[in-house]
Amino acid sequence: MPDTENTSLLRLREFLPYRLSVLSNTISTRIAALYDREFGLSIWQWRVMAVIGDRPGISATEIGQLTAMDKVAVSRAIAAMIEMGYLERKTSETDGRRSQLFLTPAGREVYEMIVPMALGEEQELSGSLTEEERRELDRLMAKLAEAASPDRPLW
Amino acid sequence: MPDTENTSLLRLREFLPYRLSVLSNTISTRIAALYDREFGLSIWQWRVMAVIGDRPGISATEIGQLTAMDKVAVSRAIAAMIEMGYLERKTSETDGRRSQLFLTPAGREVYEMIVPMALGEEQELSGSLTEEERRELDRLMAKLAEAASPDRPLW
DNA sequence: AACTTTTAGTTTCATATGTAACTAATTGAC
DNA sequence: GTCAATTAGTTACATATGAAACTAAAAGTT
Repeated sequence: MPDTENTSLLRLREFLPYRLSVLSNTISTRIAALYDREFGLSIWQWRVMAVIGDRPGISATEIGQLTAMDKVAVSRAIAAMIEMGYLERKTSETDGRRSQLFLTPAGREVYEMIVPMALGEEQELSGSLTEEERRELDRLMAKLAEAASPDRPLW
Repeated sequence: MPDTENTSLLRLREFLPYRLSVLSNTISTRIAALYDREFGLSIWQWRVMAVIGDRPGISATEIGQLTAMDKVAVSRAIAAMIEMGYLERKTSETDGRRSQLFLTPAGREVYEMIVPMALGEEQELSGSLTEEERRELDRLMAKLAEAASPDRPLW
């Protein structure tokens, strides 16, 4: 007769969604503290900045698609960074609903500083893995992402 | 001269903390919707229930340690589930500050129903991996967890 | 051209969450 | 034993987040 007794706590510890969530939160919290302390940016703001830095003129909706953020979160992140003087918004000439977003010089300055920090953080993290392990992890995560939402176009 | 131009969006896509976060959120959101729909439980409540189901008489603080939840979150989850009639609290006889938590019959009923659903969800997810991939993923995640917080005793 | 539908983005509101302050009980120092 | 320091847990407050309603522009229909 199998023991049903001990099934579940074992499971919670081994439960993949739980493990992923704890791991991800641990990492995010740590990074969030860093960005906040150094630049007064939230993770969401940083993500938005990262995308705009790479694709000047991108619209809010596109940012949402690229960053898996919902449009309200994108809108708020943009508003805050405009307020901070890091972003500039122009209305698209071909579509009056659409805005085009750009880093201001101040914004680009932050961007240039934050990118290497982010890479450093990541390095510290995945530095614990070999090149091959890192590749394997990427592959496994891609599989999970696929299984979790077969529909959503990931990137 | 290396191009600094395209460094960052590439990075955001490949950025491990970002990928982890998106993956974890995708999965959590999906599961949260399921538990909420079926039982009116949040993820936090379910986690607490899972631990109490396995370790009747456990205290709130211990739950926090086991589930990586902070004490306020634990406290709220407990309060809500007592309200729902799923939990019962007794004050420890040896330590008046400490509470001991138990599932009520109604709570155990839910617990018995939710465990297989959780396992099913997980199965659907990690069913996309081979046994070996699953083990490898566990191993890599443990390494990352270690790198992310060398200090925290994980379990 | 008028009018319904869709899309981009913002605002509002209700809820969730985290931090800090608090209460009550216990432990430790003397 | 008395009083400060610690610990378990809750409450209060301020902020973050998400869903839905809303505004404005565009696109599609007739």
